Amino acid sequence: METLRERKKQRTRDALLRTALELFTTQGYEQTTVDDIAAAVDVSQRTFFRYFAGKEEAALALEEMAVAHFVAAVRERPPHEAPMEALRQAVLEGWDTLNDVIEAVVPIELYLRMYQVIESTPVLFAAHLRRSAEIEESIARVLAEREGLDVDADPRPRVAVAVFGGVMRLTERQWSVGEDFSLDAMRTLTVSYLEQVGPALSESWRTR
Amino acid sequence: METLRERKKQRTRDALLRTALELFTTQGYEQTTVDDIAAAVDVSQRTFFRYFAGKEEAALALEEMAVAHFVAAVRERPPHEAPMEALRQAVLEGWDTLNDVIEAVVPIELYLRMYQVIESTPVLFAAHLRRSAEIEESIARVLAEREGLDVDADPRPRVAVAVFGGVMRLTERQWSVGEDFSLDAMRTLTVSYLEQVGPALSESWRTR
DNA sequence: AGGCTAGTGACAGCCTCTGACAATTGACAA
DNA sequence: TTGTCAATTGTCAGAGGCTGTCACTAGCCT
Repeated sequence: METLRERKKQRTRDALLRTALELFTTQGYEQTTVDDIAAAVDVSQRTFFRYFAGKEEAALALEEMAVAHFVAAVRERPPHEAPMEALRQAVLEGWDTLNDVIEAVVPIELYLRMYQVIESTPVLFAAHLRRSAEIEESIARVLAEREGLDVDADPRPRVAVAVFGGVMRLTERQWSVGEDFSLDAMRTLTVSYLEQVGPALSESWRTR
Repeated sequence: METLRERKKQRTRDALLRTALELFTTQGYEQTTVDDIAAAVDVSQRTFFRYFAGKEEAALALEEMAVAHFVAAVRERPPHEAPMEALRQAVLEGWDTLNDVIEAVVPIELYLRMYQVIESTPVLFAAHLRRSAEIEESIARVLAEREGLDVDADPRPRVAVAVFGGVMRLTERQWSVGEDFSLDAMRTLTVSYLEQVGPALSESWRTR
């Protein structure tokens, strides 16, 4: 943020992002054109594409921050924790501290609303899932490293992350269709779904 | 397939689909325009969009058939099987019988090659994942019904499917980056990843 | 045989995204 | 302060996906 040039650039990007999110969450993603965004910020359409690879990238920018936050949390888990426990703790801690991370850029409320938009907009939801798949691969590597394993030789890191990721995506989805759109509700849901993994995998459900 | 009109329609659709898949698997998805496909079949671009909602739909048409095949297999599992076992058996049986289902439309080889294209083309992969998420929801309902549960009251059906689905997507991905692109390899991978779920969830991996 | 309708082609147009070039503006040294 | 260089932006042009409209043709039905 040294020079004037850099500050101006940052301001343009911020305006673009904030305006985009505002429009997405009010009139919907599909209903908002890039021209709308550019016009609202009073820059050319071309400029928008110089800051964001596409409409999609702007829509997922906050999610990207959250993801980075979680991955960092996983990396910082103490090595003695069992793999699944490390993932669990990282996510729970992530929810607790996400507020500050997001508020540094936009109101947390905008993030939560955007989350809904993502879950309910097919093309965004698809992109979100693809991104999740990428993240899972990198987390599997982190896990493997923690345990001193080779991801390509031992399937357990990837399997563990696949299972965990599956449950996390379920959690996100159920949160988005629920009524309580708070980070706290997200946290609570996370805990309850994770503790259902054991029971769900048990032989028969009838003998609960 | 009664009238001439219906037969002609079917032929146009077949030609469109087959040509599209052929082009996608040879020059790549992004490199193939709808105009290319339409031109190769000698119909107008507009006609392509009358048969497929978009380029994407054509690319995922076979996958859609396979999915329907699997879902049907799950529904036909004997009620006494434990949930996870029913899913496992359905998928394995699915792989065994998929050949005939696909061959009825296009050479199985085209399906396998298209699968690779999907996994390696971001936008297609994303769409594929989104579709998988939809399927998971419907399978969770099947499972709940089998067990006489309410999907919204008992989390276990959705959790079980989320876990299973996570592992299946991992399986697909690893298959697509491997060397053996046969249905048999897919089957083998499925078995080996599924049996890693237990070990991956265990407390510590070091005391294997 | 003639009316009816599904299917198609031909346009026109919107929107996302990219390349190219020129104009503007900030950075920095003389 | 001024001139030069480089970064940023606007403008234009155009490709490609996708949709609406309308007229026309070919199969269908009585």
